[in-house]
Amino acid sequence: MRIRKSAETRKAEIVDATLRLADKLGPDRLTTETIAEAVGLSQPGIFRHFPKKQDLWEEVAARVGSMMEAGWKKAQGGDATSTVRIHMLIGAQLRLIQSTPAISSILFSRELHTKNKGLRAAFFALMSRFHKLIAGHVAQACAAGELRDDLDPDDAAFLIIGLVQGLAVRWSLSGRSFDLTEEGNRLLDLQLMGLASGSSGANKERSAS
Amino acid sequence: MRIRKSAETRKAEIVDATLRLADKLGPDRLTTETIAEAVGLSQPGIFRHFPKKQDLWEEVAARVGSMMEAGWKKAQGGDATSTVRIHMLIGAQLRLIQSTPAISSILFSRELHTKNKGLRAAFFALMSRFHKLIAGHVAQACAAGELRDDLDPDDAAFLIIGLVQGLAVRWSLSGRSFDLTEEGNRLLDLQLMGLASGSSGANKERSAS
DNA sequence: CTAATTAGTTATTAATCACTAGTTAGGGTC
DNA sequence: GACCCTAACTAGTGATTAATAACTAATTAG
Repeated sequence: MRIRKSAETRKAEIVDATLRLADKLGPDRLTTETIAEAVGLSQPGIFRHFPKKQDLWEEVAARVGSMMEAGWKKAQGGDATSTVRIHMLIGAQLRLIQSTPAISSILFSRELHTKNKGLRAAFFALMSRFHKLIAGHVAQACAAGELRDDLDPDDAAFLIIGLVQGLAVRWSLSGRSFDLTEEGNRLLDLQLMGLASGSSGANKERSAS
Repeated sequence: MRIRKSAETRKAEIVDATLRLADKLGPDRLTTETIAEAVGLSQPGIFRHFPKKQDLWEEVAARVGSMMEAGWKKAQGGDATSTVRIHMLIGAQLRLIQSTPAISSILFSRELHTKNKGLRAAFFALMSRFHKLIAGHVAQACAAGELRDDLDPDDAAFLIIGLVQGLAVRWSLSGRSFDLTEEGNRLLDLQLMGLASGSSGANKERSAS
């Protein structure tokens, strides 16, 4: 009846459940009761593993961070051109958002960020790391002649990341009415074409839908 | 002692205060008590004007809508090229976000949207209208030869709006540590350059910072 | 086998919040 | 100046919710 597990696995279960549920009601509306129910625990049981609810959010942030970094790492394996690498990185990011939409909710939740200042800082650091990654590949792509060489890698990376965030916002607001990665690939093609050396970029023409 | 105002002006005051405060704690954490305090009213006084708190949020959404549309209208007056119009529209949007950051908070708040489905729909409609506006100007710019003519106006507009949203996210996450409109202008220049007809767009060169 | 450890329980609490009931008073109209 | 409408107040309620206290039982160590 009383199912007992190691603190480690239970903690993981709680974080998982949180990440699964945070999207439905909004992360800040997610109660310890709801989480406990999902995990199969009494409400105070949560507090054995996370003395303050805030501790839970910190763990969630850490989990999100490692999920992202795992995706980035995998997207960078093997050999490929820099622009293909960028494609893979953005693809990984979009797949992650699609499979775990709570990430966007948490990333955007002012409620959470104001209560837990560390959370905002953690996510900012995470996004900065992603930005550096993209910017690095942009710089390489410039050097390799895949992208225009008068490009500011930081700014170009901001545009590319903006594409993801704009997409995430629209996806959420639309009620998830389209396929994120599909839409993302199309827009990224367009974006990279624009960032490619002007004249040669124009030959890869697309028909207007 | 007891200050008495017309319901109309009081309603406006309450909406104003809400819009001013929603950003600090997160819109969903903003209590009627806090709003009342800011307006100089007792807490139940709010409910004379907005029987349900949800009514207040609907009014706030309407206000945000009219603020945006007012900005868009003003940005479209006079005669200017289509790309300049886009610049003005984005500029207006960024200034609005900078002067009323609660707008982003409300726009992104999953907490609010799940409780009040109409709010999400309203904001989606608003953003769709903005998108149509931008896409229209993109189409004109294509026809006028200011932008590449094989461009899909919808997709191009998505990239341009993504720039704004990415910027808003980064601005929020960074703790508002940079100037939104300044950064926005620079990135928009880069974005439009990329969308301009490839070869001729390259002559407007920028030095890498 | 016993003792210590620790994951889990039930019961409760203090705080917070949206919202209601009943009353008071300000300001225009006659 | 009496009258009325309604914006405001004081007082309170029920529902939620994070967190605590006190106890219980499963697992592990010696």
